[in-house]
Amino acid sequence: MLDKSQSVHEHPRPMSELAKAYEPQAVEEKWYAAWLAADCFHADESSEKEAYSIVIPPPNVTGILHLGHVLNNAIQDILARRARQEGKEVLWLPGTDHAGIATQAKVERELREKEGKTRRDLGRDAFLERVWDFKNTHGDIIIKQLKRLGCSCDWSRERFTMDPQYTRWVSQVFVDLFNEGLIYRGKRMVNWCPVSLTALSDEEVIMKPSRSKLFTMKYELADHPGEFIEISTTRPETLMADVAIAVHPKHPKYAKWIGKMVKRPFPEALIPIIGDEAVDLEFGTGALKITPAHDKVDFEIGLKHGLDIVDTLHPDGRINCPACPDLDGLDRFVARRKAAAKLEEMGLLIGVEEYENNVGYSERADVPIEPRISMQWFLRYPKIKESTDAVASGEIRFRPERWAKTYAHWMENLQDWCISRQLWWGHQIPVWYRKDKFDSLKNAESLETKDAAAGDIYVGVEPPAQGDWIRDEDVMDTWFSSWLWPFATMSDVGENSATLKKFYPTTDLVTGPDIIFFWVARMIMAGYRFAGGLPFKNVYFTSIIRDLKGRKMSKSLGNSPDPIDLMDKFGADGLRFGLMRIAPVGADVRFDESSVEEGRNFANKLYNACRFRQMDGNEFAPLPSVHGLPVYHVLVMSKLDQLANDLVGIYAEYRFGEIAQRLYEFLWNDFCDKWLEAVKADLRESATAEARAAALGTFDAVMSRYLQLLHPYMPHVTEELSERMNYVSAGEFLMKKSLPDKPLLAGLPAAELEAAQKQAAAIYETAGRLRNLKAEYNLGSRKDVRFVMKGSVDWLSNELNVLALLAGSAEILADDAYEAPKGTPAAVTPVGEAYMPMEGLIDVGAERTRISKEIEKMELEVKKSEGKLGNASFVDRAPPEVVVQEKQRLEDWKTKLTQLGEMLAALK
RNA sequence: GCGCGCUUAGCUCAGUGGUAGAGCACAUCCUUCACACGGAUGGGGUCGCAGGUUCGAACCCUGCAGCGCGCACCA
Repeated sequence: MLDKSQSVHEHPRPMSELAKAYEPQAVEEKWYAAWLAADCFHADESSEKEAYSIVIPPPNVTGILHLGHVLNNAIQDILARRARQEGKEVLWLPGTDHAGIATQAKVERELREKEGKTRRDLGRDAFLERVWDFKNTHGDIIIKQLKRLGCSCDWSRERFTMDPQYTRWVSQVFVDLFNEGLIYRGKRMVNWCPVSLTALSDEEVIMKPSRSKLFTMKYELADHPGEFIEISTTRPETLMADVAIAVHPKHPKYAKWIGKMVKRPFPEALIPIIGDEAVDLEFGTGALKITPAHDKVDFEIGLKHGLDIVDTLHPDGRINCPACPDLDGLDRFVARRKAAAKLEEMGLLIGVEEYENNVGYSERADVPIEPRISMQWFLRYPKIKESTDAVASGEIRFRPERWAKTYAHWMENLQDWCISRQLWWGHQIPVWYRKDKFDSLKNAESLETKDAAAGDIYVGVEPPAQGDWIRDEDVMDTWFSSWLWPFATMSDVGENSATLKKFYPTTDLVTGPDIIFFWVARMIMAGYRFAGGLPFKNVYFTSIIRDLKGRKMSKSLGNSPDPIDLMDKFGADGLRFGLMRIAPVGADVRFDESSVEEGRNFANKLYNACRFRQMDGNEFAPLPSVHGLPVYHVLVMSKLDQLANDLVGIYAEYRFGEIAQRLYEFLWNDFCDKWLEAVKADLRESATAEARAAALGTFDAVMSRYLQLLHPYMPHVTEELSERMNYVSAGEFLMKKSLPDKPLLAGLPAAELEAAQKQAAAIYETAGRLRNLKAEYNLGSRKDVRFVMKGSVDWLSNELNVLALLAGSAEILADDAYEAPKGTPAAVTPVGEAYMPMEGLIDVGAERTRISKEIEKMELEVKKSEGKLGNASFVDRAPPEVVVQEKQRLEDWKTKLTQLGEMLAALK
């Protein structure tokens, strides 16, 4: 047995030593290490070059890479690498976010599961030590994953939102805003998470449609026994906190009772009926129980009417009502059923109906939040006008632009931001209370600038130097540190650092539209207030990645593929390219692993094209002149020039998917399918040295530039191939090379260019027609087919060999005197009439028999699928589109048989 | 209720007024000396529906329907 792979002598040229299929893993690791070793990602703040900068949206320090991160960071890497190629000094500043609630919850869970302890068992300091340990052990997982993806961040500038200098910034900003009167403390209705035991901002509450029950009950009038007022509620468990009943002043039945008292059943009390326009006449009974402590609207009504506030819930959501021992201490949802049952026993429950309403859930803990009055710190946003105008005027440009409307709408309806959190992990509020006044200050209705002036409280970055003080226990919302990210990462407080000077404001921000309010809007306001201007010039909002069913990726659904697995399977380049190619501008993307597979296949195609070139060695072949080259070479070079030129415009519009698509099409269609096939004759041993030099020179000229254009999308494989093909000198990196300033065909006269493009395109098209002809007669794979060209264009004779090669044909003759036998298959082509003489190609008789048999089989199939056969059951019937397809194929075969008949007649 | 977006081939999506496209999937052929992670050929779409503008509409306008998202309200 002769194994082909061992018989090297069979090959005219030595086979490349490269493996047949591209294996990305080792290559990617090698190049990432090489880039780091050569400090390729470092941004030089003293550079003369134009600055380009991006700050990374800092992932949660304990987070794990998901596909959203991949898309987001691939785009940033593409922008950064492209900017370097454009000769800019690039800073891509990385870092992580301490993610208050998420991180603390993780550590608390671990503590509970492993040691059965709560954070209070440990105490604040010991607990924080645990969180820091956790951060130090797990914090670099996501950083390593970003490196695996190929991200060209300046790791020497990596930041963490709880770095000492960053923390100083957060405190300083708090102090400044406090002194300005924009930060104050007050007792307000806030969103309370009964699981995380902290207040939340409005943005951290997610409204979910929920199936609830609407209870209708009745309260008896105090001085009209036997007369009742009916009200509807979804929350009977808050009945104990009712302090009034409100009706619309125009209520047909109840309006007359305004001012009278009703009996609250438990704990028994008399509460007034009040009139308020806020009550909807149409809803329920048109009467509303007022529970100021546990409902936002009720709280407002309570304020207006001077009602008491009765709080009957513990912070963890259990009932706090010793006057009702049977409910006291119960969970709010258990108490709900119990309270309803109690009402029923008392004969006060009139009805229960199924009801769908929206319930606010805690974003992190995923439980219904509880509106709760508590003492919190709030911020009145600064620089609202400047920030609104900046986006409206296009000074900060949003892409897609429609998000600007969402932003404007939010900016017009700003509510004060609740910035305090009852957590331990985070930036502690930099406020100290005088110890001797602590108890009164703790419960003071409000605290603001004047209280500091009075010396009762101290607000400062450093702790008070002397005296007895107690520090506020709360920490700040994580986003209160995130909003400083673009400048706090580049400088320390009050310091105009060289990095800040060079790279602020940043050029592009790449993030998801889901954090426009959380982050983007607030960064703009902070930028104007604390860094002297806008924080970035462009914001690119990425797609949200969904599964094929259109669902969001989530851990609980298990529909979120692990990007590391995908990179193991397909390579980081494959993942990046595959994802980029399907991610549309401004719409969600439905992710499917097959797109990553295509990315991997594309890398392989590229690799093999280079492998083919390497059969002729890997010494760089210079292109002596662009004049007088074969037309195919001119066409492929002009296509590359066109591509390079078009990409400039598409990059300017941030249409990343289109860039990937264009890169894909050039390599696969123009370069491999057409040019590389056309050029094979020039690389044979029989070819002239001149032809070979031109082909190799064209290959290297085109491929070296193409690799550069592709590099931002597939950094590893392009760097690898550039080295192997000697497109960069030893020790140089493709990633550091500037884009060429002139097109390949810069010196070629337009007339010569156009003529070559036309001729080459005509040959490719003709080759396609000839292949059609072959395939029609089932000769697609035959190499011994010959063609005759009649009435051909004058330049065709020089191109017949290439045409024959492309058509997979043994020989093509140009013969204007050719008389085709009747029935000879023919086609009209851009270069003349083409004939395919059939003599000797097929045994017409045998072929005819074969086709007849096929037709019989096909007819049977068609009948079966139409359900026309006697024994065909209903289930055998094919769907209509299949029937149509099969009928079409039947017709094709019949046509072929007729043609064969003609041919047979002609040959006799 | 207000606002935004989407609806094109079996699937995922391009397509800004002039002959309907790509990849995948499917069918047939080919393991030919870059690549089967490949090559060749082919089948498949009244462009969500109804009107309007236009010589001409997937594209512009109006209305409707379905799906999705955001905001507000929800006793």
